[in-house]
Amino acid sequence: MPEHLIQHLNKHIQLTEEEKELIRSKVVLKTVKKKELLLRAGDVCLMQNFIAKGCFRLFIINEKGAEQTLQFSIEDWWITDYMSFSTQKASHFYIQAIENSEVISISKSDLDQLNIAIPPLERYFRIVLQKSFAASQMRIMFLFTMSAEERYHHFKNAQPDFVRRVPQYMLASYLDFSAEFLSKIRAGKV
Amino acid sequence: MPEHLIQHLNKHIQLTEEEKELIRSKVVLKTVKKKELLLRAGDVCLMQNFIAKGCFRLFIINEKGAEQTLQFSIEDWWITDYMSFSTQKASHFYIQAIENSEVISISKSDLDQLNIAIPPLERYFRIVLQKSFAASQMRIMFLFTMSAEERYHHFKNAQPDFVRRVPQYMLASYLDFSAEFLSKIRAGKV
DNA sequence: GTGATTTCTTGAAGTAGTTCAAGTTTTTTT
DNA sequence: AAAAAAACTTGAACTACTTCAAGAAATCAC
Repeated sequence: MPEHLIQHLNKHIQLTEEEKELIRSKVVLKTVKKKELLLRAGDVCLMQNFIAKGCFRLFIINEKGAEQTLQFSIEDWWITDYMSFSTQKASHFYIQAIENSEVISISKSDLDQLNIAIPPLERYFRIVLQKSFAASQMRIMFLFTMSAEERYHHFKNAQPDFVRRVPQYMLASYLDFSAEFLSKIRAGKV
Repeated sequence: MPEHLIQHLNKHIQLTEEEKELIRSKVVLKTVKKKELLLRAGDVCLMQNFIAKGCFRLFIINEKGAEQTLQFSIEDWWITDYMSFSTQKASHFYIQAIENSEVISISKSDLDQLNIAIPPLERYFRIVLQKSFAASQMRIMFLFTMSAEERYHHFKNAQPDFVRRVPQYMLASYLDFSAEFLSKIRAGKV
């Protein structure tokens, strides 16, 4: 139901009943089964996706055929390839459900209209993106300054939910080391 | 002069004369000499900074005392620690001029007021941050999928200006390898 | 509840990059 | 134009992590 998104927005901005109705008229609801893809490399990222329920990851397949996870996202967060979404060019990435999930999606043209019609909505996205970019800067800092083992322990503390919900081999690739090495870290064999 | 910022904004959004005047009344101009700091770790990032002239970097000093550059920025871009700026908590980062530079700065409270008073300005920042976050996602992808040598050649192609204007040891740390290794890559000794 | 699939573990061998130390070149300052 | 400071280079020794291969454990599907 779009109400999940409306309620989420209501926590951050004030919306009139007409504005809510306008948003409801533009969103698309999807049920996505575990392992299903919301986006595949080569396709254009047509939709910005809000996760109403479940868990997703954004990953790339490198030239050796190995998957590298760049981002995890759970309920009340957005997951989209912003590069492909804003330029409407082919994406490098895959977006995949890690659990059975429900998403609320909006196309670029609809979102552009909504942002112009509802300035507080544009404000909401400005703030979300500011936080996302800040988090991304911090992530690069952690990648640069911590060893593999430090990154694992730091992430486990900071995001225990993800560690619970996500297979270890995906977590290892997100932290930029091999699945085997994570296994050894956890066993204390390093 | 604040006109540099106004002209830049004018390329992206339409502003009335009163809106321009409002912006002019809030900005602070600074001349920053090469090597001078705009922000140091432990301080709160009070200002969002637009570079009217020159070149900056954002870096961290790790626990071994080594500097790691996380970001470069030149004319017509912004450089700020968004995490510290939005939370108004102590920063982990330093922001330093790489050349003699001129910046146009706005405090958080002034920027909040401007964003509310001028919806197109908030739109401009939403788009800037969307691009920044997208670029940051791509950067993590490059860090994950390319070797040190590939990262160097890719960056040299994509951003030749930076390679010209920035000392090699800063570039090496931005690409996440040692200055010595970059020297060997350039000499073809690897 | 059994078979099939997916995920996790372990050790041994290998390597992409680091660190250190000393010298050289380039740029800046006066 | 000289002196000082900053930036770059080189080789040798080292190490944090990868890769491979094979087996064990957990989870899923019917």
